[in-house]
Amino acid sequence: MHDPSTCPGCAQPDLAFAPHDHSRCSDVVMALAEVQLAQAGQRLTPVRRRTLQILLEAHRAMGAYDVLERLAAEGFGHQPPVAYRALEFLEENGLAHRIRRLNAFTACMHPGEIHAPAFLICRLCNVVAEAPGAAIGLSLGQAAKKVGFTVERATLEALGLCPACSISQSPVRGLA
Amino acid sequence: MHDPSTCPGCAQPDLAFAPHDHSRCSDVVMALAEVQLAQAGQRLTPVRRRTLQILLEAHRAMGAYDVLERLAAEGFGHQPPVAYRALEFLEENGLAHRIRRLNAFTACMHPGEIHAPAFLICRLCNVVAEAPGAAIGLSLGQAAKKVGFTVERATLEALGLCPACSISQSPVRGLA
DNA sequence: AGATATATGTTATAGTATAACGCAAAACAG
DNA sequence: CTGTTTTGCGTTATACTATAACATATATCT
Repeated sequence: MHDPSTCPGCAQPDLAFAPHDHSRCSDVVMALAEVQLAQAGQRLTPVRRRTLQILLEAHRAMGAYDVLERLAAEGFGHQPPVAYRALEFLEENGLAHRIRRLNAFTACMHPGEIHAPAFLICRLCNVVAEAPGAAIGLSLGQAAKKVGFTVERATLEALGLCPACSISQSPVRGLA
Repeated sequence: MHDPSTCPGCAQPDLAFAPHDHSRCSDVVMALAEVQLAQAGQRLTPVRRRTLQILLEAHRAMGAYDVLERLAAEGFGHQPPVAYRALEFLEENGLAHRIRRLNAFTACMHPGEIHAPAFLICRLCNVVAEAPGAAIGLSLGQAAKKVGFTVERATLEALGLCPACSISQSPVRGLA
């Protein structure tokens, strides 16, 4: 399971923008992912595994072509579908999210939990935090219900300033 | 031409998917737009005006290239920036919205009101309804505030089934 | 009228995404 | 364990979306 005490940035939304030991939370998420996929009868192949690691290491949203570049450099395929397929697989299995505003992908920091997260995107430093979207999803569902619409999936993305950048007014790279 | 019995609503959120006289609500919105731009000291030039009309007539989300095709056919420029500039202008002035999930644009049905609307996108018939997003924006803002994040703009998009399609389970073309 | 700012149109190019095919490896049935 | 089926990978090729940069024209403001 996910251990909040060892991964401040992952476990607690409150710390999403704070510096923390990231390699540890990567490991934790990877382990979770393996268990979860095994249970779902899905295969975590080398490309898929490496793609997830790349996203986790970056700890920020990455474009498909950025991911592809890294994969290619490591001996995997060199063509776009290689990256897109892996990313889509991860997304479908709740291990990654697509950030539409950025045409980018990011590792899910809370795999296993059923969640429709809201993303907080800093327009200066580009860091993306995953905020609990349950309450938001609820009010969206209610608004939809009133007009007879059935929500299946939701995209919730906020653009603005993260704590660090809102103080300095210039990009602060809180995570490397 | 417009068929009231097949055109989901635009005036009232409650009627978003209900039949109504659409040519009329187009006119209303156009009129509102003119007043509003005049007040803001912005110019509603021919391309911009026509672009807005095109979106209003379509009454659905349109890709920039679809809009461009129509503009070009009417003697305006034939290159992408022509459409993108007009669409961006409309968006910046609250007269159109960008639907990121569809890489498309749609006319705003409530210009003048300050609003961060949520969009309900039917995955079968592709109709897009603009639901009141105030409550949703509020809960998003609160969630963000907890982590020190300042929301400037939000993208709220739900994919699912509109009333008509959820009954028939096959695309219902409410618009032609 | 002249200076300045705003808009339009163009060419060219960058960036994002998917369709379709062949091959290889894994999973499965007998 | 062998043939069959399914799944995944890698490729080529192409489609779709978006923007930079520049030239020309039209408003706007002294």
